[in-house]
Amino acid sequence: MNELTDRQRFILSLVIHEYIRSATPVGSQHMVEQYHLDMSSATVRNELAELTSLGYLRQPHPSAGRIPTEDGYRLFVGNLVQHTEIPDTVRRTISHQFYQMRQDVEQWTRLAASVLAYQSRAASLVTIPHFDEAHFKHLELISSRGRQVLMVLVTVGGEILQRFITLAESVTQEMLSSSASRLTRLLLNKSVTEIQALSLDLDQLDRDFLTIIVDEMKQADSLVSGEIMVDGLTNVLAEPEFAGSEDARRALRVLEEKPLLHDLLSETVLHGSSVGGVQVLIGGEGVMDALSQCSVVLARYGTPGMATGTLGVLGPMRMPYGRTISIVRFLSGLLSDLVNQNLNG
Amino acid sequence: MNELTDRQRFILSLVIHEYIRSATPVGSQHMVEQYHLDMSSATVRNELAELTSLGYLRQPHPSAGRIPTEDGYRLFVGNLVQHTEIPDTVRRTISHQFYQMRQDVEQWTRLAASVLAYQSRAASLVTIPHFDEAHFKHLELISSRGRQVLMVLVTVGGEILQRFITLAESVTQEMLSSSASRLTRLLLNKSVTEIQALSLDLDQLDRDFLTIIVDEMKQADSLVSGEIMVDGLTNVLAEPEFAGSEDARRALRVLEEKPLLHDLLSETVLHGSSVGGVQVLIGGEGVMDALSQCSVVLARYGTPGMATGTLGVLGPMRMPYGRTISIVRFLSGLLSDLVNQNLNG
DNA sequence: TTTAGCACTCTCAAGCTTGGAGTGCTAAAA
DNA sequence: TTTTAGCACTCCAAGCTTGAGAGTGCTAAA
Repeated sequence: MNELTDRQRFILSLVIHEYIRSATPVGSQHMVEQYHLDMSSATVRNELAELTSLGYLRQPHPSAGRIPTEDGYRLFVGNLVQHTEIPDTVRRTISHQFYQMRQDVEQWTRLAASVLAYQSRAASLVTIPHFDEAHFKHLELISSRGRQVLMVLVTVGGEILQRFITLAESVTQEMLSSSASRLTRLLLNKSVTEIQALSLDLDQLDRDFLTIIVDEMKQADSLVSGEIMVDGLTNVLAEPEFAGSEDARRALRVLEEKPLLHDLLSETVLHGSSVGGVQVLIGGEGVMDALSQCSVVLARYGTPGMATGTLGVLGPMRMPYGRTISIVRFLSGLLSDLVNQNLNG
Repeated sequence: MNELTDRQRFILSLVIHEYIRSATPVGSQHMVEQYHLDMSSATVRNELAELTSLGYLRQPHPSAGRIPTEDGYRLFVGNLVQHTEIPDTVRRTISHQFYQMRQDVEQWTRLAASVLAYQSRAASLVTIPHFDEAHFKHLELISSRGRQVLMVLVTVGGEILQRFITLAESVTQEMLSSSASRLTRLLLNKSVTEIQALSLDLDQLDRDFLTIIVDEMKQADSLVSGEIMVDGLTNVLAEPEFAGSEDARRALRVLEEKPLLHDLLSETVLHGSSVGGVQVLIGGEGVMDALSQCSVVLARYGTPGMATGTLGVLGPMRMPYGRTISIVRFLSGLLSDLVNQNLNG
């Protein structure tokens, strides 16, 4: 790809830019007029022919204009895409929404999904941030109804885990409270492995709770543990290339079905190319059939080693990458700040 | 509508049945063959003409077959639709899934949405059950990180409300615990109005918490308080009449946007016709434009006066009503049982 | 009241025509 | 050597025509 001349790069990025704008194949003459190029359409044609033979462009049919190939998009995203600055007013408006919201991690991820969907006019997804390794801080056991108990577990980072438990027999709130404070004292600041290494002398009830605590913390430690917020699904349907196509349905199913979504997140980490911390997966990269017409822009947020999460956008391959990447990066930074202030040190 | 002869009703229901099956306008001759009718196509034609003039059927164009009007569907759903029994094996499979799941209300609603979407092959929605009037039972205040506190409030029914609070200044876990147990003692078994009527002598911190408790309980008392689980959105896109139409997008947006969803729930209560506890809203009933091509089948679950919720299905007007109504009713019963066993008395 | 027969209407799909867009090639110009 | 003008060629998209098929309404007879 380094054999490309500057002019070829320039023309390639113009084609992609114009195609993203118009959603129709772009021809040589059209480009010269639209962008007031200092060369004739014949020259452009020669360059287009070259770019086509290099595999960056293709023609839907012999007498049509050019449209980018996946390789074309990839080169564009990797080298040619120019930054789109998000206006300060927009940045401030968005920040405002987050900071004036009550400090609840779930609410934040929900808001992030909503903002991301609106700003990118595509479907968005945001995972709840979580810790790589949870350290126990505090336990509460709250009697709910009959033999049901709500277990609330707070980690050192301030992450809240909770689960309902149904006991074999009914237990008073007093017993629960004393069990909770006993366990809290024993487990303070310990990770799952440390807890499992302990040999404790506990009664049956406490031991049952301990088992559940370990299970819950293990689950929290797994890579993608919590819920994934999804928003803006209908945005994807608005794109002309998806009007009434099977492709749109297949793509949206990926966002609806948890297992598929997990696949997506791990695939992206593996195959996506990275642009300043933002991963871009174009056309499923040959591994996810369902996304053959789509691109995914993802970023992680938070602090590695501490609480982290993933957020991103799924849209058509013909996507305004500059803008989308900027927005994803901005929101990733914003969420990082929020999470660091509130969960991490 | 009582002027209809039995034969007209019969033919109308056949037309609707066949149209739901085939998604194409149904003609007289086709019907005679398909259903081995004991009359000629000419006779059927006469009846079809009559039903058309009565407004139950219409022709997309002069020489096409008939398709049902909204009124036709309405009559069908009100009187003519025959029950579809859900096979015992299916019932058992579904029950199983619920009973072997850990007893968490949120998980149940999620599962219900998923099952409903799968069984009805349409989009589903399920609200989290909640109480008409919450009565205070227990409070925990858990220090999370810095000045952040997690408030967990349990109601008499066992419903869990929680919220993050950021205090003006940092407070120890001991102080939080003592404040929580003090407030728990004072507020036990009281509703919002009763709490507001109390005149208590509290210090600043306790008073702050009380304000938040009242706020949280008020919010829980509002009609549709919690989250609404939605599933199966892509099912709607599979329907032929929605292939690539704007209608599908508009309908799905209703499920994506909370305010619209709330409108939908209240509209249905007002305008829908009821079939044995199951409400059916056909074609938006002239009030919700976005749903002009859709029908909604809804039911409430739980026990009125205690914990209740709503669940239902959104699909094309051309929907297998018998089957859908049965499934909605079945799941409504199942969830009612679960909720009553676990939240109500 | 039902049925057979018939003329009529309309859609849908297929095939055709036409205009336009866009290309590749060639030969001349820079 | 690179760029440009000119031209022949290809192909699509839209519009039109046509014929088959489906379905109707009407009328008159059973």
